[in-house]
Amino acid sequence: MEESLKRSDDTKAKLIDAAGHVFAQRGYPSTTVREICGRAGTPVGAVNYHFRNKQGLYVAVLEHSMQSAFAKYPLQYGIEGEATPEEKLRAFIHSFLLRILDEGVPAWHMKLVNQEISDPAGAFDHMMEACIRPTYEYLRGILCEMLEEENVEEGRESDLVFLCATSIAGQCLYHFMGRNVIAALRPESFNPADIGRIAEHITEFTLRGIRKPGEQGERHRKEAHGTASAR
Amino acid sequence: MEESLKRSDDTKAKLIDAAGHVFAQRGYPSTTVREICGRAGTPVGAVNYHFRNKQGLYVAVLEHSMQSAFAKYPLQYGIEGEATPEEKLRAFIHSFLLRILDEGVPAWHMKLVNQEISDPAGAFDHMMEACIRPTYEYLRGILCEMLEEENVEEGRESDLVFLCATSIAGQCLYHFMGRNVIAALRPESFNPADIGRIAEHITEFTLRGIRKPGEQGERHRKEAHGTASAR
DNA sequence: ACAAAAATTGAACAATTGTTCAATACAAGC
DNA sequence: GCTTGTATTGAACAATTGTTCAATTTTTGT
Repeated sequence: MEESLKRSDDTKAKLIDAAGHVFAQRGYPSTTVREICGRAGTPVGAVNYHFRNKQGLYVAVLEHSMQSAFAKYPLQYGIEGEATPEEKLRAFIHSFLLRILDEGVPAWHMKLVNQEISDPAGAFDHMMEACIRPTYEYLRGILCEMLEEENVEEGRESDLVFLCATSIAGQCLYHFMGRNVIAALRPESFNPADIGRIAEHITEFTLRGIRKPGEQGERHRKEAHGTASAR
Repeated sequence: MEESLKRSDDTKAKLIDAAGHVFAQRGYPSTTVREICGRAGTPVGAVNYHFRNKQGLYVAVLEHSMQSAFAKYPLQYGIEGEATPEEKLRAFIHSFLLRILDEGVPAWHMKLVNQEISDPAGAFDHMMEACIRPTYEYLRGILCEMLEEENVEEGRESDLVFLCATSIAGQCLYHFMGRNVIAALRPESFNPADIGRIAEHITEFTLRGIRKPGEQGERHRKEAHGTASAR
């Protein structure tokens, strides 16, 4: 019983691993179950036997990807005990980039998630609840704290908080989504080893970019540049 | 002669329009030439006759998309005569968002370009040279001016300029690439009518985020991080 | 008006797809 | 060791794909 179960799970694992590579490389529609099975060394029927069909395997792969990426880089990665909102934001951005750019964690884990974001193939809703919404809620908490908004508990954050969250997510994700463009514009930089530098830039850029509603009016129009930001 | 040419071009235009809709909706691999031809009211052989094959039609569609989008919103959209770098940046961000989010210009135009960015299907290099690199060069010019870098003419901008450019592009593009996520997190906002507000946020966020190298030291930490700038 | 040439069409084709299910291998009970 | 029940396999299948090319229509030259 233990033997058979182990064998079955082993085949499943091999399929998920092989499928992850192929799905991430070719995208869902261009991936054939034959290529997956060839790579995994299983018969073609195995996919339909273990996962009902191609779609079922895809959902299982995505589930595994999310769990795996968040197991290695949890939301609070780099935070221990108390921390200021600024420190939390710095850690959030760094771990976010690691999650999507680190080649150490099987490279396809977050590749698939991002693929599903820009071009859903059947697992979008599940991914939303299991992975994206919790991440957003965590970031929202940090931003509400920084902007001194009180409605952290309720889901009624201001437009400003939401727009800042998209600014942060956009800056990070572009280093993944636009990786082909970045590589074409600047072939020499950046390799995965530069994640720290990228995180540093985005953090500084963002910390300056965020501004509390009443803090300071428009300053970029006609007046002089010299205005140093208070606080 | 005029008649035949006109007829041929008319069929080509119908095919490009139909193909644009379908390619943008389903992606390249999932699109069938039969669906395109059905939509365009042409026989199945027409694609191979007029464009050699499916791939040829795809390239033609992308070419048409880029020309069309930049014809409606040119790089200098919103700028007349002299303008400060800040005003240029504001206009750049606004027109960039319009180009990718405006539903007025056939919605699939930039959808395809972004699809090709995150998942190339054979026209990446051409798109890079015809559309993305010029856009980047224009933005680079603005940023070099703001950051008072002198090497505007040469292609040797600093890492800071490049990272700021990716921060801007990322913030803008996420409103397109992550549109499904944004719609799921906040079903009530934002509709295309809000492009102005989004542009305003990104501009202000970015103007604060950009900082001249010597302008002001790190202010959010006790110390600067180890590697400031290698290479 | 007629013939020659070029443009256009769509039925047929070979290749590939996801899925099935009878045949096989394997384990458990006695 | 044999029988029964379950797990696994892979050849066969129907559906769909992009592409072809002989047949047909349309245009051109005289």
